[in-house]
Amino acid sequence: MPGPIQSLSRAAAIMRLLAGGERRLGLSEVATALDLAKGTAHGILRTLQQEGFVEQDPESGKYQLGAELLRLGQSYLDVHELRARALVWADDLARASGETVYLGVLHQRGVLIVHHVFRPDDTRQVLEVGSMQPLHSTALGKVLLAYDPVARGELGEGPFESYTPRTLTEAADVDAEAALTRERGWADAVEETWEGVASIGALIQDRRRNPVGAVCISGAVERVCEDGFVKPSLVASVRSAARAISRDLGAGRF
Amino acid sequence: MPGPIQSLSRAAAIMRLLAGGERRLGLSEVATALDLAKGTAHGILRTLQQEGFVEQDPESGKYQLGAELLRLGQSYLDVHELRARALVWADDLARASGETVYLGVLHQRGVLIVHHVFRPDDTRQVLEVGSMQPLHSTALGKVLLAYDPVARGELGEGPFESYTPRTLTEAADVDAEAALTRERGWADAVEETWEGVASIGALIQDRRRNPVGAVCISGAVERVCEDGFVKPSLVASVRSAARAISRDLGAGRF
DNA sequence: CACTGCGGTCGACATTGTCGACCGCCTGTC
DNA sequence: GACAGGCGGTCGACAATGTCGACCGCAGTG
Repeated sequence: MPGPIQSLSRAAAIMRLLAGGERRLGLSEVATALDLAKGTAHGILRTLQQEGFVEQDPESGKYQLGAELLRLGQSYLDVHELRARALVWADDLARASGETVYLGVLHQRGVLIVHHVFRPDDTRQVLEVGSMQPLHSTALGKVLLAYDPVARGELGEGPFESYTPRTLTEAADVDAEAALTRERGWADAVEETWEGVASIGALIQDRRRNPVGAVCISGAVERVCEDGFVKPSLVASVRSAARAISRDLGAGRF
Repeated sequence: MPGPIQSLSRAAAIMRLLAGGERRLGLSEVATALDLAKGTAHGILRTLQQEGFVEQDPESGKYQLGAELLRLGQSYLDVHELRARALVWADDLARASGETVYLGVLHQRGVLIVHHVFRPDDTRQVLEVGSMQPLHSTALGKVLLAYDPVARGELGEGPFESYTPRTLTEAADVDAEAALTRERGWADAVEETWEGVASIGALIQDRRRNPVGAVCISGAVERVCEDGFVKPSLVASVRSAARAISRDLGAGRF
């Protein structure tokens, strides 16, 4: 198997670097961070700029991600079959549960949100499509870990990052949680990534029964939980939506 | 000035091809469409796949855009200064006008929507962030054409595409409309791109008075227009929002 | 069974991408 | 004001790579 094309891999690394914390970087910073010669980094940045994937601030000379990524990202969503088939079911789930609904797929070492239905109320909400969630501490992530061996491989060994006092950080605990998820067919995450937030997620499969994603509801602990546990009626709603989406993707009757 | 890096330009062309009409293409289709050798196309696709920019359906062998584009597209939005500063003003404009609000920037030969506030009602709406609008027939596009010479250059010579009977298709008419926009400081588009839809847009400038984008409201003709013209109160609201956003970007008092 | 076209691999080699050396400009320091 | 340092950027030699024609196995069709 031949290796990757070096300049493409380097370009991808530059774009990922620009997507990271600092977000605007100079030529020399990019070259140093990726251990490239300045002429090399410049050649790649110049071409990425010509193609719209990178922009350069004319005043500071700093580089940042470009608009073509947004456009192609939207095109990715347009053609995403799972998302297309889930749209209506996700709306229904938001209405039935009164909570925010997320649709996520495994991407690199986390869960990529590909669809987001706002909670049907008047509160201000921020669209999460395109953002990543951790695998070990979210309902979506736990579902993918339970059913997708690739996800488990991506997670690696612990200890994992602790976001709240309730986050599971040991691999053994995360694996036990995955076994529980498989046993009962759904996952929950109560204040494990964000304080005050609880979620319930379930698996989506394609017509070959391969895991292709997960759907979840997410909301305030006070609404999602009762007597210390997530509400069974919400669990039922999430699982029902997951089954409906799976059927639309061609998975047979369960 | 040296040319672009060939393999990067080719990779960009492949991704744009996959973003086009058909959206899922086989190796040979990609090679033929871009006049590349199959080995060349395969090498590029293999690397794009490894980096997450392209995915291959294991059953059909077809290639499509990958999830990393969505993630980087979202990162582009996160760092987009114009959008960050416009968020609150856009929300205010949606509330004040009762209509959908779009924020757009010039990108290649059109307007890229970088922010979208839903009309504050219960109707089902589709998020347009990441989509492109034409330059010659939308309020956002007309504003950019009026103030941004780069936009005018990207538009080229007519005749332009006619979307409705009211679309301006001759370059002279579009230029006259741009002059009118400069004269009165705002643009409108009444059923020029979509039947039954009217929009009002105004320019956003940065601290050096460079045009950096435009904001508009968009809604049903029956609500946006009165006696055959767009409502003056809505024009005032859009212009006010545009000035506020420009000030936040450092443009001085007008 | 033969044919066609698919995705994919391989290796020779021509072309390109790489990178060290150098440039002008800007900023900070003395 | 002079100087040093570091910036973005260019240039051209050349080593390394990306290109592509030839070929492969497989699946679908007649």
